[in-house]
Amino acid sequence: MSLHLYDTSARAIREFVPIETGRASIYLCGATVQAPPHIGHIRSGVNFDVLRRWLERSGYEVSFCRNVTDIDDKIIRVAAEEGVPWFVVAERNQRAFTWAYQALGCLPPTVEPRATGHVPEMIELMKRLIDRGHAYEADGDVYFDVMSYADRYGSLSHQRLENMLRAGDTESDSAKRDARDFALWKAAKPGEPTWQTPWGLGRPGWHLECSAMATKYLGPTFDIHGGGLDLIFPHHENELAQSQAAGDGFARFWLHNGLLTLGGEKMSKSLRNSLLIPEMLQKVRPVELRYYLVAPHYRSVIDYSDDALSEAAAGYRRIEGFVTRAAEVIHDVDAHAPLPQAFADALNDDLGVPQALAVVHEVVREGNVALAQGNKEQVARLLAETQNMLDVLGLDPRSEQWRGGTDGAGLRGVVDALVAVALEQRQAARERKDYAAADAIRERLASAGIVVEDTPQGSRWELAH
RNA sequence: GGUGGAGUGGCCGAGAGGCGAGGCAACGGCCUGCAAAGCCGUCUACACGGGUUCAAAUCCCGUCUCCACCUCCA
Repeated sequence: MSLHLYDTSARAIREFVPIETGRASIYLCGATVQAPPHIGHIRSGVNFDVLRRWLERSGYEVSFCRNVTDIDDKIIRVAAEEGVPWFVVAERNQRAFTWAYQALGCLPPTVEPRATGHVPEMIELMKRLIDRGHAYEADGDVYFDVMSYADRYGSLSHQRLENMLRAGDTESDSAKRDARDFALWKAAKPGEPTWQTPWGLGRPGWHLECSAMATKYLGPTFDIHGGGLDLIFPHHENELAQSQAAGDGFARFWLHNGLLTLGGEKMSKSLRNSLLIPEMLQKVRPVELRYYLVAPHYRSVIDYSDDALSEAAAGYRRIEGFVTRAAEVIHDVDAHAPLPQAFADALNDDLGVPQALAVVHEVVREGNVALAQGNKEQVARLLAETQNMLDVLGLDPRSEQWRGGTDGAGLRGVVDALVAVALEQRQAARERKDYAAADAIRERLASAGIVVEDTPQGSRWELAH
């Protein structure tokens, strides 16, 4: 089975056929950097990271463009409230997003363009739209003329024009020809940042930047456009309208991830019910948070709960435990060993991560049996399969990302030597059946965060999580 | 009012006409000096009411509840 993906535009699962054989281009709506990221933002990043990794594992050369929208009404407002320039707010939050993506193991995008760096491209796009009669200037604003595109506007969100309300992107509709027209460009207001255009000073509206940047970095037509479900309308609808009205083919697949809710309510910056990444990482390790976000299907809702997060962490530790113990026996892992067919089939079916993880767990169980039987060949094969599957999901505990820093690696040798001394004493106690002494040593180590496990091959230790 | 999505065992979470997904927790067993980890087993569920069918969690009709979007949103 080849890769099939659910396309919002078609409302169906379609076979993924790239524009160019062996290459795939993805544009992901990243952050509007008006606040630090919550776990809903990062879920989106992590879901599309899995798509990207799966495409790469499937042999595609992937161009992955994830934008930063660094100018909008809220950024300007927050900056005004704090009495700092707009870019101070944008930079600060962009750094928070970058840190969070990195902390959760998202591969860096091929390119991460910022809106304010692409004003010339936006001007060019607006000129094309005006020339074609799909946009007009009014009092320094530039609007998209929805009625000039009435037959196709609404095709992504499957809404009819007559059911749409007025666009809320300006206080007054007076300058607009139609209340549903949306702003491509906003005329300068006192105290706001501005850029020069043929229509005077102003700043970008929301939507325009994504069309300008997507086509600049991926071409007029590209393979996949992604983002959260809540972006379908108006953001993606408007991107699609302005790009296609300008003559570009734009995205061939539209993918949307489900939202993350808290107590059944959508998590959003405006509702102030956001769970920020640093506080999540007080509860579980980053890789465990990633597992929690990756495990349900990307299109389903995740209703956050602390209990579900802990359960997910426990599930991940089971997998991790096998990989760790197996790696103590097997030193060379074939990174190109084939993946189980059921795993590949699951991911090819619209990224069926839940079924793919069921395969991982089955292989882990087999691996644990092989480990108990001391069947090294079998362990080697199953370890390779497990790590390769986990790599696709960005969850391989032995990857550079999750193995821990080099400082830790250096210290680990020292700790290992020290723990070995204690374990030798404990073993001596056990041999003379002085179990009180043996247990005292084990408890002493446990209180230092070191968990001791006895195996047929002798005692081993791990840091407690 | 319009457009979508959802309701599955104690919990999380897949599936989408027949063959018990998987995980977490719990309980029983094996292993262990005792643990831990692991393995084996137990727990046979699909919001409600009808219908179609040899067979329905899955299809059809109706109902209830919840969520998202309909120009701030990932």
